[in-house]
Amino acid sequence: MKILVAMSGGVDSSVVAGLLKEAGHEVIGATLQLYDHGAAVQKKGACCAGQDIHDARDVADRLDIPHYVLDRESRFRQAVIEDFADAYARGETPVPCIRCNQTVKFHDLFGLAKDLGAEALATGHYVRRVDGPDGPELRRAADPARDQSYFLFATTPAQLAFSHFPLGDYASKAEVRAQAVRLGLAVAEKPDSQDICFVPRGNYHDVVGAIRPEAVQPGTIEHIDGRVLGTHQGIARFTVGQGRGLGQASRDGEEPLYVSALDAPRRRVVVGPRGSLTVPDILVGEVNWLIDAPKAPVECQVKLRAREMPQPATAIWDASSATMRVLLRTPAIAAPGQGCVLYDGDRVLGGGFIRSMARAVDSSGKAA
RNA sequence: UGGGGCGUAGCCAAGCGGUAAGGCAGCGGUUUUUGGUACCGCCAUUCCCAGGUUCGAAUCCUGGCGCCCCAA
Repeated sequence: MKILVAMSGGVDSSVVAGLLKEAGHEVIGATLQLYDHGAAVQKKGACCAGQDIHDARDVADRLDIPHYVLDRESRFRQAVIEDFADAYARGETPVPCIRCNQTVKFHDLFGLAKDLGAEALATGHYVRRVDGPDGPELRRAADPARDQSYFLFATTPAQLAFSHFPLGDYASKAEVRAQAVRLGLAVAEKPDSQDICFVPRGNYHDVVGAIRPEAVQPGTIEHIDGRVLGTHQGIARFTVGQGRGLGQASRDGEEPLYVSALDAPRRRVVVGPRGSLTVPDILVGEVNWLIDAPKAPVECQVKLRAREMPQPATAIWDASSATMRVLLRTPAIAAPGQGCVLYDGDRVLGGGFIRSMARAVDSSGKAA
């Protein structure tokens, strides 16, 4: 089979290319150049720029497969980086990795795969595709610690049907690294990628500020009862549920305070006690279904953030507004902008992005 | 300028003659392809200042300085 492999220059996708080549497939490698190939070269654990592109090319040479590098800096900047800044400016907390998968990695590489006449696209993501009675299913990885299904909920059914995820069945990253060693790949010991790939040294505020200055302008920190408790250096530094970074406003007497809401127009950070933050239901937009769009409420488990156990919930899809309401069995903290992914056991049913709900901001009587 | 109380880290604060608790903030790290949460670590050679007593002083004494309260 002729397969296009998305090669980031890291261990995982390199192993994927190696395994498929070894299995006798006609493998073609492709690497996206996504951002600042000058400044980012030095950053450890990045991907898709500078050294990583060279690493990908070295692996391709080692495996003796064709390798393409696509310049997608402009598109990545528009679809991922600017979206990232825009979200913060709206008072949301974006998930750039989902946007990148959604808009650049899958979308653009699919186009290339089709152009090259490939029959499939393979990536190094830790998820499984299982072909069930109703077609391809997206499932959690065998290794729960590395499962990346949360970041792939926006994969369309058509994309899923065209995709292969050879690493989804591996029990651990160690086994993948062992394969890299066995295949003689120089990237076997390369550190895992982490943090936001396009942000140098973790200062994402600077990236946001360069695009949306208002998101890093000072504002007030107010208690949900209306008291002004302090000031902050930009709403982009905060996420609903956050407790750090509030300085002296981090507690009210003995009671710790957390961010309850971000009021972008007024640049207010609204805080309240932990118990006041949880909500019984959430509104979710930009929904992608990996099952037939349900006409009746769906009993499922949901993840409101990447690193948490799925929680029991009921999802109610409203086709007319293209949104769904998710009723949580146990109230939880939901940060607007984050993904809400629906599971049935290991299977991903679909998901969307958490929308802001009328809540603490309005109870103060000031934002109405 | 009568009486009373208090000055310990950015903030709150223990300590009461034996060699500076704790909490918060802050900083660093772990976890992790986002943010946040959680967890771990670091954070006063010095106690408002100057003398004195003592083997030994944040602790006792004297004098300053600075706050607060009561009296009105």
